[in-house]
Amino acid sequence: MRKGILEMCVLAVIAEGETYPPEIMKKLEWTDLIVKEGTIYPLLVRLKNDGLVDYIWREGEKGPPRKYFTASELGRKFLAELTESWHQLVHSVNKTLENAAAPAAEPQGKRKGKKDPPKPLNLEPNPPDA
Amino acid sequence: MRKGILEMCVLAVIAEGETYPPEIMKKLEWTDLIVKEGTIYPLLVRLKNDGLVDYIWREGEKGPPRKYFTASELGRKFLAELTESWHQLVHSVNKTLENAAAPAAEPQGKRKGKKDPPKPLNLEPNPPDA
DNA sequence: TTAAATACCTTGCAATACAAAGAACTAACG
DNA sequence: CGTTAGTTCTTTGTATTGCAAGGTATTTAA
Repeated sequence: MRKGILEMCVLAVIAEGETYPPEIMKKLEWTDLIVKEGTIYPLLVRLKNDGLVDYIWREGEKGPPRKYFTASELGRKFLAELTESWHQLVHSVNKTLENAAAPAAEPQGKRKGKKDPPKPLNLEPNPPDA
Repeated sequence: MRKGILEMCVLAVIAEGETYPPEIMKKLEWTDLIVKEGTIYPLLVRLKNDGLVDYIWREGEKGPPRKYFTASELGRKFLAELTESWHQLVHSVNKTLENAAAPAAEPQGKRKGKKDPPKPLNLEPNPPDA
């Protein structure tokens, strides 16, 4: 249901410009998103395998060489889809929370009319299998 | 990171007023949230075990008896915490997405100053271990 | 009796996030 | 050189989550 959120954030950071993992983690922290190594490295492998990102080795100022990631065309396209789904999810969840905040009134517009809803969320986490 | 979202939604629906599982699922669908039986029943067991909800058996108009759920005091308190975390998450993710949308400008306010951020998200999914 | 509808429950699997531990490379120091 | 520290990348094992699939049980209707 809420899958792909972290994927989306990492992809978004990479789409900003070439980065390597520790920098990605720092940038996410800047927006109060804590991600651990054990999470991000496997995730990057997945993104690479799915063709959403590419990387090249570069020497850093200090320490061992770094894997610098960039977003592929497909990656940007997928990021757009994830973002769309994210906004839908936020909307849906907020609607649910609003109803709960006002438990007195029987929710309206519900009544299970025959007109189907805008589009139920059923987030497929995986890329368009390119 | 994004844990507890569905938990929060289900708790929110129950907090609206006494309901039973199939009705919970319908209400979530009304806000375009699709939840399956195999998801919701185990989740309700967890909520019950954690003391966040209670239930009583009631006869329905048709079919077998139903488990009608209500939110406990603790459940409401926990729902408030989850909601708070949810809003923080939305804020953080949206900030990340905004940066990615404008990749040209070097993000500001970052620079890893010594002043620590507002409060990093590290969502503990489980109830306050009551 | 049988079938259909409703409600609840369980098992097994895939994906996610993480802790923990480790491997490898570089620079600095004695 | 050998050791230590700092940085980067990787792997293993585990807990949690969401789901499909397949039950079980109750009531009503044919």
